[in-house]
Amino acid sequence: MTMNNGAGGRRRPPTIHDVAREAGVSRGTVSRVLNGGHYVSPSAAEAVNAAIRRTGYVVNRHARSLITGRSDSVGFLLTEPQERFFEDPNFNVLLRGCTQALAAHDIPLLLMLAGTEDERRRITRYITAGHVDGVLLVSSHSGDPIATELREAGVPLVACGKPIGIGSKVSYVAADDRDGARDMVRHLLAQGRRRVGVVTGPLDTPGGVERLAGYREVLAEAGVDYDERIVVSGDYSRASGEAGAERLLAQAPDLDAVFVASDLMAQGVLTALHRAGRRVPEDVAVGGFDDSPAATAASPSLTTIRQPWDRISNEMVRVLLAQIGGEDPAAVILPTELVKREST
Amino acid sequence: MTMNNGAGGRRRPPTIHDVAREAGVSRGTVSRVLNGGHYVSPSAAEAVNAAIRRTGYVVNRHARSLITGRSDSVGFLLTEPQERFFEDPNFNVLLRGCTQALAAHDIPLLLMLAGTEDERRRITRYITAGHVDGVLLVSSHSGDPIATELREAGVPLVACGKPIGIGSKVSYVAADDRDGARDMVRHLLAQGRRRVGVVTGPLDTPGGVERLAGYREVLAEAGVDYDERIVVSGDYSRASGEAGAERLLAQAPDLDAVFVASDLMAQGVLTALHRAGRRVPEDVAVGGFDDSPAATAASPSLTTIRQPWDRISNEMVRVLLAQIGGEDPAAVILPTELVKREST
DNA sequence: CTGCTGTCTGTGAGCGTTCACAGTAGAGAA
DNA sequence: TTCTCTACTGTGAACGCTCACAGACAGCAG
Repeated sequence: MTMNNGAGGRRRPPTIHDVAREAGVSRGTVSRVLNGGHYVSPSAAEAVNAAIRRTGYVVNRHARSLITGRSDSVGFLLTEPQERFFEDPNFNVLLRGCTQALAAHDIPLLLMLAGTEDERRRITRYITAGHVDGVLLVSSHSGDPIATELREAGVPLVACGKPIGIGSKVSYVAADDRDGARDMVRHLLAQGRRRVGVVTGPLDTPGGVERLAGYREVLAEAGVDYDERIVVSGDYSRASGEAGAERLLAQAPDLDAVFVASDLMAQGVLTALHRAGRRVPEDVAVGGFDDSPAATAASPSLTTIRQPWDRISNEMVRVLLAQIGGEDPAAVILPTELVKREST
Repeated sequence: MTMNNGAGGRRRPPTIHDVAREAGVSRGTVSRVLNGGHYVSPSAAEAVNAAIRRTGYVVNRHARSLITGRSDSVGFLLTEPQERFFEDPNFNVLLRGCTQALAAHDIPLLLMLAGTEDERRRITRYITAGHVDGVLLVSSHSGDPIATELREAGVPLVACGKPIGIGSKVSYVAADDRDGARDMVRHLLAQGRRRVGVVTGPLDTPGGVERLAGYREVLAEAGVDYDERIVVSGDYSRASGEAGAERLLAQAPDLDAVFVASDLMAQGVLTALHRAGRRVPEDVAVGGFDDSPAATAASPSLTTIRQPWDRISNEMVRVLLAQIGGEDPAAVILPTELVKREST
């Protein structure tokens, strides 16, 4: 492969015109080869491909976008407050999965952080101006104004986790939180635990609501009365798990298990239990949620619910591209899996 | 602010032409206002700005890029093997910092992952075709072919951490690894420790080499002979820290301190020490590096060296933009800080 | 009056691509 | 033959913007 620009300075890159001349055909034919190769004779296609190889031609996406009106890029929009982004390993897995799934379609991912009101406004403008074809939205908190704005502007949008409080017609991909919670609580009961507390996520997030719902369903199934003294809420942070466990222990010293709505919070719970002199799992069993690196890092390692992050990111990209292609919004719910470790 | 396209479908956005008509001036004048406002009368500028507000105009970057030859976007390129990306919290902080620093200049960040050879080739093409104006490179391993390729293609490039084995003329921003290591080892000696082992990073990374060098310098200063039985290498992963500590204990049971080249590895070291029945810090003091979330998450919490990630990301962006603007490559080295916690 | 600055403004051209259209050639049917 | 159909190819015209240029007008000097 001989690039026509030697090492060193940045020469002007070859255009479709150069390729056409090199291949002895017209711009149109080259363009057709570039876009699927329909209505092109095999010999012409061959010549064009050879010319592309020889010249090192790469399509100028700006020129293409200018006329097609599409940017062939998508945004990955994060509206969480900053700390969560750092703390939560799930974001990383998701981000990486989406980047790779998009790369397979040759679509670059633009990372966008909208933490402040100001950033939110700028980014909304940027997106609605058509600089991306669609948006992968990571923001589970309800009432997020940006989701509504984008939806109303007709921007293809896929959320991670079921958005609360937004009209239906917005696509989302989520793990089956409720079912995962059910599995975990059933598992705890099957171990002979009878006094199972819970540390939920924020109740304005689907993960907060659904996992609590699963917990209540299984207890009801088992004929255990719902006792709100052993239900506390956290914000998915480690510190909030620690605080939550302390409240639980104070309100119900006879606790013999805790279902925690995230691994990070579960780490905090372990710390608090340790400080209170309770052994895990002998005295108190602890079940987490996410199967993040925190789960194996914890000691004892955490029994948890695995969220299928790789599938989630793949599905998000698939649904988004379908929507960009004109299909209707869709909701995808993926199964979770119980992972047994030392803490139960 | 009245957008001329109501909620619902995606109407065609206003062009510079619409703004010109609305303001009663020519395209040229609008363009001048958009690009700094030189040679524009105050009244014309006022009219244009009002028209922009009224129409909700946002510049079409594709059209602009087509003619300027610049994309007004930069790539954030990750060439680490995938696991590190997950495990290492530093990447997140860096990614976030760079995204924000760029956003302040209204420049979007394109996230690029080049884990496999295939991805590497595709991304190199994409970049050298001019689809980004510059690249923020995160890949500390030496001999990374992509850095050399990009440099030779004349693409503005700033690495995070000093690249080893590449000709000089590549910009980088790094924490002062050697000095940080010196601080930590001095701190350990000041605590009365006499037998200080070390778990280094990979010795083909600057962090691996420099931190070890700092360790050796301080020991030499203190008149302690270098003993290679208490020097082991890890790969920055938690597991490698655990394995490293086990080797250290086997080779030198009289160890009373360990300097570990990353917090994550230090977590592993803590695990191994705990299993071996050594108390931290009573029997063995442990010093980490990074001041990542892992440092506070560990128990006991880790004394560590803080890397100024916020400043690093800011500097990377600043140096990159300067280079895009035509300035010469530059190297920036930033000071670290010793953070004392429970482990020493 | 002419000529020279300097500031400000409008206009045509063109960036590299796709799209619509017109046109060619060859195969098969009438 | 002639007409139609299909497969293929080339050509202008956009897309929305910036840039270079030319022109207008004012102020001031000669």
